[in-house]
Amino acid sequence: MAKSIASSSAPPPPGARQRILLTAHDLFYRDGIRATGVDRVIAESGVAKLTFYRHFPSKNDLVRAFLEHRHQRWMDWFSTALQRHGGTLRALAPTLAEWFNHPDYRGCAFINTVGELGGDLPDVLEIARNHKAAMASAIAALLPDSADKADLASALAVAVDGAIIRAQYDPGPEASISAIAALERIVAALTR
Amino acid sequence: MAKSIASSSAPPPPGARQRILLTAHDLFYRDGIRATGVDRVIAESGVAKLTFYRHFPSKNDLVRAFLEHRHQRWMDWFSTALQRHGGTLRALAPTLAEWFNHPDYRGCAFINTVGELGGDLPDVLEIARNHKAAMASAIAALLPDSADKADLASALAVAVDGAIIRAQYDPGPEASISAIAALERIVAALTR
DNA sequence: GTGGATGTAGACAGGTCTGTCTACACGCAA
DNA sequence: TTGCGTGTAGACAGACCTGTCTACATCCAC
Repeated sequence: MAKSIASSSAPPPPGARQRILLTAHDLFYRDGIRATGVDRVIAESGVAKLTFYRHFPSKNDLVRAFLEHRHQRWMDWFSTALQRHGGTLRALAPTLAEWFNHPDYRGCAFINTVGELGGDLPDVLEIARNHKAAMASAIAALLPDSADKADLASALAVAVDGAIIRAQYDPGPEASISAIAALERIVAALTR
Repeated sequence: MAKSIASSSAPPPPGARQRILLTAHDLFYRDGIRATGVDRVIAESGVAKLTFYRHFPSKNDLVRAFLEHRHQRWMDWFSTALQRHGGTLRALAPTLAEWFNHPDYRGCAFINTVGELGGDLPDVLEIARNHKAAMASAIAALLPDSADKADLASALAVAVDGAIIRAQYDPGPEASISAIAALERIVAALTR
């Protein structure tokens, strides 16, 4: 009907909120959530304190928004990277190697957050469960149809989580080699 | 020589230090390290503040002692539990199931600590690496001799870490079932 | 009995944390 | 032009954090 007027409710503002969220993402992922104060997020996103608290009434709200944002960002990357590497199960290891070798790699944000806040913020357990279910679905999409496709994808997802952890505590430019080698061995054995 | 005099140096005191360490272990493992203030450790171990700081000049010293204590405690349990379940590779899954189903299960202290402090306290990366190397050795001890025993144990260790994570974010009295099922599937495939 | 190691009780300093509040500015739509 | 949504700048409160310090009590070896 009307030309450009988006009418009454909810015209998503592109400004401050996004800046806060992106800053929080980088800081939370790099330094951890408890180690990152909201003051720091406020300062680095160049926003006023009141503006921050208008968008995120409490730090926990920001944490939830961070995890949601991270979920979309990571799943988008994961899906396209798997396709880029061929879209079959053989794509799994090179895709993860790409991630592990990224200089900012600090493990899985969801695993880290469960470890840090799992006891205090019960929401994160459910958010992490949903994230890992989506990851398992993306892995299942690489598999040919079979009766136990879901179980196989579940076992592969466990192996992937193990590789993520290994690449985190055994880091370095090419130390992810052992994580990838272990993962490839498991993949090969599971699909023989 | 003398009857009961333990002579000059280092008679290990059984008192305050141990009480602090055990209290810290429980709190750090349950609530996380950053969430646990030294004041809390001091209060719950029933010790004076000065006594605490005489044994652990800084919180980081306590963290390192906690990890060392945890390492010995866990490795002792792991080794004996593996033996108790038969001492072969078939013992791996039931041993871990025992752990996952413990009501106080909160994942691997080393993985959690790396996620929480890995960036700030570089020591924990090395400590975690050593711990995981010891875990892999204990797994290797279950395997028959072969040329690639170490690599196989490494792959199994990655699968175990994955199962630890899965049992952590997908908890519950018997929800560790999926973690154990995935692990058993991987073990079976790797040793076929 | 003298001195040192070990212990208790608790005040204190200086920093950081989350969250609230006041005061002001700009753009846009009714 | 009036009012609302959105923004900035920054003071402030109250809690909690790590770490230091004073003052005193025991035990035990020499």
